[in-house]
Amino acid sequence: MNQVEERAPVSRADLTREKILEAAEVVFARRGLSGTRVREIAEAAGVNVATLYIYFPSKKDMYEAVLESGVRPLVELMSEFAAGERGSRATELLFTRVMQHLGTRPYFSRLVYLEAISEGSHLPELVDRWLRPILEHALGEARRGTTAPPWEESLSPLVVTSFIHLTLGHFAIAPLFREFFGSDPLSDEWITQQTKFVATLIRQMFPQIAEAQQA
Amino acid sequence: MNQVEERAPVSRADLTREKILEAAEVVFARRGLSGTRVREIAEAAGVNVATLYIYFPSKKDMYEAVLESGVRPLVELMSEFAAGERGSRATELLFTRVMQHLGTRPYFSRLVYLEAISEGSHLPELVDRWLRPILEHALGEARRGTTAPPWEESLSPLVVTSFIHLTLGHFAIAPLFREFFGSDPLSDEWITQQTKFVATLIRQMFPQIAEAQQA
Amino acid sequence: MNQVEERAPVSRADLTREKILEAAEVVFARRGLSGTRVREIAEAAGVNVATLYIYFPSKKDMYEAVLESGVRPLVELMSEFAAGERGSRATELLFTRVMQHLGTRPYFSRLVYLEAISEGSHLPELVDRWLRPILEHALGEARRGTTAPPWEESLSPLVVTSFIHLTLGHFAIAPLFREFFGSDPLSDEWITQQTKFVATLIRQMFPQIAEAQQA
Amino acid sequence: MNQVEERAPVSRADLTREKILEAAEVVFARRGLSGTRVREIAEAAGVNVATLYIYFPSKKDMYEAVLESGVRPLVELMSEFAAGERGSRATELLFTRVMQHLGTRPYFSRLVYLEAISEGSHLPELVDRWLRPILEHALGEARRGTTAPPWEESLSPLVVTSFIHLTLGHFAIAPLFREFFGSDPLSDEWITQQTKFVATLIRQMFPQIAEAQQA
DNA sequence: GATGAATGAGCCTTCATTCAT
DNA sequence: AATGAATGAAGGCTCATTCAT
Repeated sequence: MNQVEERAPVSRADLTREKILEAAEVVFARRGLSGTRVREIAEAAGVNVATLYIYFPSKKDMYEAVLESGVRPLVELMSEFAAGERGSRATELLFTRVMQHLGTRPYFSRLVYLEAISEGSHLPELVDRWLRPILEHALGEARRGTTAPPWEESLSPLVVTSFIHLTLGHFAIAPLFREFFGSDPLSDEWITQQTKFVATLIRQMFPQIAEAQQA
Repeated sequence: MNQVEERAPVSRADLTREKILEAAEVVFARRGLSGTRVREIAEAAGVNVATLYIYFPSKKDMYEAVLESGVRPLVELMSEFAAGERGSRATELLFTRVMQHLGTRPYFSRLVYLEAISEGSHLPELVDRWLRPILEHALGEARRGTTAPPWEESLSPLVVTSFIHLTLGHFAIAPLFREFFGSDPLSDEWITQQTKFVATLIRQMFPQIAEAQQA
Repeated sequence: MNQVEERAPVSRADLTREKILEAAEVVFARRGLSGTRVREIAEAAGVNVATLYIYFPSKKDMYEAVLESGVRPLVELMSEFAAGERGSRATELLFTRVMQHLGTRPYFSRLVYLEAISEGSHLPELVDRWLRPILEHALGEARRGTTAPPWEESLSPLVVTSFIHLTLGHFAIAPLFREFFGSDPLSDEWITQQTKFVATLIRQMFPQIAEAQQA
Repeated sequence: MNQVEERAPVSRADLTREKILEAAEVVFARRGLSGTRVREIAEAAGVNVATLYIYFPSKKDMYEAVLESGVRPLVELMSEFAAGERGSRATELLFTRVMQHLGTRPYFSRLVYLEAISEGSHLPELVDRWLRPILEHALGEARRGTTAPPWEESLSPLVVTSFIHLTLGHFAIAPLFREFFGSDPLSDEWITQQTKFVATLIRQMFPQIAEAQQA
């Protein structure tokens, strides 16, 4: 139980720090590290620029704190599932939960994509601490579920990349889709549909089990 | 034959301009418009900073010229197909050619993604001049190939977004995949495989025709 | 009594702003708007260049603030006299006060002359807000003092221009006179003498009154 | 006779050089040395910027050539009179000729004033080579014309400065007068009137002679 | 003789960061 | 805890100047 942590006395300083982190996430997600002006963050957070430096030693540290605050819940989510039961059901649920979480923090996905596009220095950490574990877990499940691999081994990258596209990618380039369709990719309906689509794909990766379920 | 055009007198100025455009594409694709320093472009192009301003009035104009030089060949590609024959074959070929082109200009995909992520002001133009035409062309084809739509109408966005992910997305976040797999998403093999995957999806969108081909 | 106004809280920012304005006046008066380097102003004011931009949005705004701070007291001086008594005495006093003021702000005269020579965009405002009112006031007085105009109407421009030369011009090209005579045109003695000369001219413009005084 | 000089074969280079000098005079007269951009001169002269550097080693040299070309004819004018007859007539004629010349080269007056206002490094030369000789000549004449000085010795600076104001000043701040009166101080009528005014003042400096003339 | 093309230095302005209050 | 005020370094852009053609 982490109730104690959550109930911890929320000081004024903690609130300010949180306010800054949230504002920074939004701004960094649009302009990246080098493109972001600290003044924008301060304005978005409603504090003086100097205040930022009370809580973070530099813009870069602020950026890293934002990344950390985005990765941590996902890593924790992963941990829960690592210890739990297995199978397509569990994998499906994992991805559903990931999608839900990403939906509440859409700017995090953009940060990851920005790191990818700019070949940022934090990309390796993001991949190793979060993306690789979560996807290898799922792939491992899929392989365990059948004697033969559920797809030709050579297709593996295709599967992995597709999942990344459909989850992270959906939130990262949401503005493009919004421009294209005129409707909001971050709406509950769209996220639900997108989640179902991912679930469908997962079920197709577990043929036997899926069949068993249908029976 | 456009030999005459290609044989057009290539002045020293034209060469420099081209050199700058190519360097600018690479740098902008990493840092975006606001994150890019003109000095980086100059260094990448091997010219003095002042020289940039002989050819482009401002950094922004340089950026727009880069976008334009990336969109134009794709629009032209689209035009060719708009007038040609139809069917899954043609659509497949169109996407194959698009993939090939994107593969030779991988930085353009990143520029588009950066515009999307940063909700850049050029996103609408990119969508309207290029993305929408090409995808609506394909969708139109798919709808023509069968009395009933090949998928529930409500899925349409899912199909469109998936194609964008699998084509543009592949090149845009190639660094992430390179980090993940340790191999190069821009290699011929990988691009070929990715292209085949897209082709498979297209064929699945044209059930009757696909069946007829199998017969 | 305007002690209250003068006792207004003088913040550190106000002091810095004033320091910058004074330095800017001196530098602008030597090089004009386009010839002045902001670094010169910063050095003259003893502050960092960036500090200038905390108080003024741009070099041009700084320049306009300098002009304004130079014109305002002269306009106020004019206002006092506009409401007061008339006659050669009053006019003489007005010019005496103007000379005194110009003597304490010799750089302002140069600014006006620079605007004139460079046909600057602020020249019309300077003429309309200050020069024209003050000179038309004096001319009006002179015309009122006698039934016949004190000089042929056609000479009016000659009178006006002469007064400008003898007042503004004296301070504007003081460096030339200093070079010529080796003594300082801004010294009290010289200013006094110059003022007396102007007064003499004014008295000659009010013949009757002048005669009456002699009587 | 300097006919030979004037008839010297006018090469294309000479024409270009002259074209540049004239353009430079106009531009320098508005912005001064530091405020002037060589590109402006090139454009005004209708030549390429590089061409300027064929004729002048640097912007500063160009500036000095302009000053020289403005001073030389005035020095020559002075030389003629130094050897000629004396008296108020001659002095009057000298000033008339100077006024005429300044009227044909109004930009030169502005250059001198700019040098004065900016305390430029060429001011001493301008004063010593031209202004001082011409004015001391006139003063010397005036003193010779009478046993007692025509004015109290202490007024001398006042007389000198007044003449400078009325001659150079008239052309230098012509834009201000144009703004004030809406008519052109460089028109023949105005220059004529201004010249007459100077002549009147000169006559008042030579009381005996003037009286003799009236007789 | 003239110019298109290029550049190092410098300019105006803004940035990230610090410090006294 | 927070901010107003200040600054060194850097950013975009322009300048005077050079050189190959």
